[in-house]
Amino acid sequence: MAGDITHAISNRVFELLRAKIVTGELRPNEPLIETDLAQLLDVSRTPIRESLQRLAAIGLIVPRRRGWAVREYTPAEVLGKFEVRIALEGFAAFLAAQRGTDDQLRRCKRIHEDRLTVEPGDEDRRISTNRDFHAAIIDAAGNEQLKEAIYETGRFYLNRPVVRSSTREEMALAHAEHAAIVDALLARDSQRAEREMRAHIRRTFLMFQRLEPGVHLA
Amino acid sequence: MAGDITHAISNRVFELLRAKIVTGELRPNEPLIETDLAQLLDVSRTPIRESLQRLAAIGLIVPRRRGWAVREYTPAEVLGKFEVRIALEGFAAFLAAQRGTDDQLRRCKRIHEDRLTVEPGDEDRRISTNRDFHAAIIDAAGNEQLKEAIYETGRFYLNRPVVRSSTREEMALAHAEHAAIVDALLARDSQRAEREMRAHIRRTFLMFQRLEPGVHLA
DNA sequence: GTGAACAATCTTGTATGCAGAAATGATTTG
DNA sequence: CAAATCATTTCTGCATACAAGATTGTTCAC
Repeated sequence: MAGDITHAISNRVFELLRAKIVTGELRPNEPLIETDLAQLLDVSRTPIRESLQRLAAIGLIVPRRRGWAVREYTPAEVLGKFEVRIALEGFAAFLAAQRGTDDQLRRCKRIHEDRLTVEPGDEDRRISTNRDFHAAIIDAAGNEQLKEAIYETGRFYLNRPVVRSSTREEMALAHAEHAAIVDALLARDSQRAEREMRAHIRRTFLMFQRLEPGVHLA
Repeated sequence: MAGDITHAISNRVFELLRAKIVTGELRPNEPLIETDLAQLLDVSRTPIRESLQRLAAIGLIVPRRRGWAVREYTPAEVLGKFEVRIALEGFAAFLAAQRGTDDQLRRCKRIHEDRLTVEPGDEDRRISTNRDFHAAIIDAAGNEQLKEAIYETGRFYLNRPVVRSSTREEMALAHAEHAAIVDALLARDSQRAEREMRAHIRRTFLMFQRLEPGVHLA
């Protein structure tokens, strides 16, 4: 969905509705009444309906017998989404180790080292450098479709859980895992890079999800 | 996008347009004129516009400065899409070996063995048993989100290339690869199952794609 | 008081109207 | 004859209209 040039109102509506869903302002199973939404956002039903189509396409709403409702995700389904991300981003690490340029991999390392200097309290930089690190690896994978697919999984969960501030221990753990990934990348060990990336994502997920018993990540 | 209950016309329009794109009837870069499409399918612009949103969401059309155009995929981009599928379906094999039930894995084996009896000329059964085999593994992975994601990649390319009839040698090769996957699954060797599945998909892709030099699958 | 039949009200699905931006093409000027 | 300017046409983006089906509420029979 890159390069949206037109659809000014429609895009704004889409993002607003998406935000209201992932933040929980529109609750799961809540029926979405077009006229209400139109009034709420002060537009006509047309851009509302177009946005609903897009929200359905990314799985945030589901069709009801009549109209749409916010999709309820069970913990198992959230886990499922995360496993998709594990598959995709792990493979990105695999590809990056295999065919990323030396420059690209050195850039991953540089971002990682830069991140080591972030103060524990500086949440903004902690988050942004983490995003940059993952983005650098995905870039190094050199597959735009894969990048889009990963980005798409992000649209689902990114804003969903509260972004908790992280402890010093948690940061040290993340640093160690990032270091392991960087090491594997520079060694061009694609399998190890994939393994480390999977473990890293799995752990960060487990950090802030309380799973039902019996549901486990691979 | 399961369980579409309403949107009767809209859904029909979506499928018709999708078919016209993947079959090439609507050519890449061809501008999509809403009024023309509406006239062609004998509906108003409204369901056309809603379908265009959905087509954009699955990557078949892209926004232009004005309106939409059929997205042109370069060979490298098609390759990119396939790599996404490799990542997802490989991971499905991984999960299947790890947590599929014995019943589910035996079913994979049974479908595989059943497929061995297919006559070389029987294209319908060759295709359907292959689909069943892959579906059985994806089912055994026990992740509905992953299944949906794999299915989604299919919406893009399935109808695209001509489904070539396959030689006796090609079938023997596919059988051998399927056997290797089944073997790894029953041995509960998840890493090997993933590796074999990746190799299998990679090879089937290479079979009917002529790649530009310099572009290689991982 | 409970349940069925029916009426009134919502809400959607589709069609159409309208203003403005973009593309097209004609006309003028150097 | 080429390029630029301006008028015309086309097409989109958003708003609104309308009918059919779904939902809700009410009345009436038992």
